[in-house]
Amino acid sequence: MENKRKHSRKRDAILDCMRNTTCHPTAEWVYQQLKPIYPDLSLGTVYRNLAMFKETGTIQSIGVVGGLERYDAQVKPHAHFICTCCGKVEDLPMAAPAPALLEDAGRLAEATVTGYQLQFTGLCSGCNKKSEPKN
Amino acid sequence: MENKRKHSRKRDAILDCMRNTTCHPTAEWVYQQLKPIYPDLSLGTVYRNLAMFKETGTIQSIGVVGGLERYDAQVKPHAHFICTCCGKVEDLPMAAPAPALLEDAGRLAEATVTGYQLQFTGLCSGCNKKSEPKN
DNA sequence: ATGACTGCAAAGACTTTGCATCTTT
DNA sequence: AAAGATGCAAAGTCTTTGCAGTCAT
Repeated sequence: MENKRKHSRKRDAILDCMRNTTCHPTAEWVYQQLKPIYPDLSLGTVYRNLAMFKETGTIQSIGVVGGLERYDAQVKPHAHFICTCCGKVEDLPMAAPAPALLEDAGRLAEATVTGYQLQFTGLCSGCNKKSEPKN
Repeated sequence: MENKRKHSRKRDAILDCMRNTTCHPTAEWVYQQLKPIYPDLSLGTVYRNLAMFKETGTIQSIGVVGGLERYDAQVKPHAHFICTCCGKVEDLPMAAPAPALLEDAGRLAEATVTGYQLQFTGLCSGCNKKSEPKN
């Protein structure tokens, strides 16, 4: 008693869209991608489905960048780099903090730690180029 | 030519307020704390000053939790624990990622990495108690 | 006096929701 | 047919901003 109904053409398209990009999209971005294909798609539907996928752990949110929530279909642990200039988000295939770290954190916080996020911030190569030349 | 004027009673009070708490406040929280003391304080002023302190590096933002931006007057590197249930944020005096990690991240992202954030999520002790008993 | 800071309220920006309608099973 | 998903637009939240008045030097 748990698989009521989980598919609809649009819902599937939204998940596909998420899984076929590495840009850590916003709801609006997903909407813009699919709008040409599903002209009657509604932004509300995108929000609703992303929220639902997040809820079920199918995707994750990597936080709010510049006022926009960014989602990621890659839910295995990995770090992110976020450009503070243009907002670009990239995956960093770095070693994950050892499980021991989670335990340490849990002990320190006297809490049950279930996840973590490691993100680096700075200027991406593109923004670097734009800002460095003293033209 | 840079120190126009940087003090006002309210601005100082906002910074003091930030420095005298460990709760990683929201703008609203700071506002509520100071309102009794400065009855004519405006929420806009709190937002404006927090934004300015963040800009100058006097405080930092630790991200948006449950829709509210959380600030931290502690700007030295440290990790955070965030309760996904009640939104509580705690400092974790954990070893910071070695500087080498920043370099690795920079190399991986082909970027200039200037900072990082490490945060753990889970249930705090309070929320744990509430949810575990099967009453 | 003068430039900076603030209060107030309106405006913005992103996200959520209610309800009637359309889909999927 | 029944349960669920969607479109649309209105409502909600949090945050930012314009402007006239106030404050600190």
